Amino acid sequence: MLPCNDGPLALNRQLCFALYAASRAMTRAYQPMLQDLGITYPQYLVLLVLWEWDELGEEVDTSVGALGQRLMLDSGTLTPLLKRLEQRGLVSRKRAPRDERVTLVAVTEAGRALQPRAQAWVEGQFESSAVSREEVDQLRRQLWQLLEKLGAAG
Amino acid sequence: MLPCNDGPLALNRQLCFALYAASRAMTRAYQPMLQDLGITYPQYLVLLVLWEWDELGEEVDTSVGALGQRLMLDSGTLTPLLKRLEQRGLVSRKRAPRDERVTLVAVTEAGRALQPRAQAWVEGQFESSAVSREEVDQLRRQLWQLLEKLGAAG
DNA sequence: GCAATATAAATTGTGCACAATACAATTGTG
DNA sequence: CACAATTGTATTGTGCACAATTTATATTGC
Repeated sequence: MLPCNDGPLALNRQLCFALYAASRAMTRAYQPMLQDLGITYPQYLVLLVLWEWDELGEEVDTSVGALGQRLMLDSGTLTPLLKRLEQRGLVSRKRAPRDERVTLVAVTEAGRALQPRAQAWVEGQFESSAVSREEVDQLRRQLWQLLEKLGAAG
Repeated sequence: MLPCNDGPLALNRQLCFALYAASRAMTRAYQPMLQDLGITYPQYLVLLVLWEWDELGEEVDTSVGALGQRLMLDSGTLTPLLKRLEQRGLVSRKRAPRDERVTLVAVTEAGRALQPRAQAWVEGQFESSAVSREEVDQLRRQLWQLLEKLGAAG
């Protein structure tokens, strides 16, 4: 047998490490699609939100702050990320006329055009994946429960 | 009701986002302890491995490569991290005499001294946490299953 | 009206992640 | 023994994360 630490600090029994490793492995799994679209993983998450907002018309708060709440990220992360997306022409940024402190964000036509490609890839993954839809749903629900207990969920 | 995208790209139904958010929330939950110890979260994970190796005597491969395999991290992440731990006196780095390409890593006495403090905090969290030990164990097992299916687990 | 306060982004600085590359030490082959 | 291929770290460059600070604008109290 392997001589293995089995105290409370054993790496293999840390939930925190399982989360950390699984999150990075999942990001790696998205690399083929992301490379094809020419974006990074956090940029993809931002686009997921902007694509949702894009379908909801005018009555949505599309500020950097609202984006940060949705993704649990702060402006120090989002501002430079959004500037890079803007430089690539995928996103537009403009000050809100009613409150000049607020920056409003939206997808451009070019950004909108990436959505079907992302959707096709994600659906293809489900078809070919070794993980069942039920497993995915259950795991996701458990993670949201954990997020609520950590006081991080919206 | 909220008008909400419920296509396959809805943010709330992405396992990848749940993982990403939960991983960052977990890291945040560790901040009080980490600040007390004066280290970062990835540095803590490195120390978990080195503490395990420290108890196993001489017959363990303590190279940067072995550390990277254990944590699924590469040398571009570990080398600067280990140099910072070395500067703080928590870790020692030396070339292997038998193969000068290999860097061997170990905790110092100061690094060893942090373990009981970390252990006390982790055990305290289990006592006071809203999450049951069974939930934690089940979630961790599911995450390792996912890691294996993503081809990332050792 | 106007100072005091509060708010929203942006900026700055540190430390990961990871791809790509460089480089030195080792190994395999003839 | 040459010497090409391989291996193990280190280096470089880009892009997050997040704490702390700054700046600009709004709001509130008096």
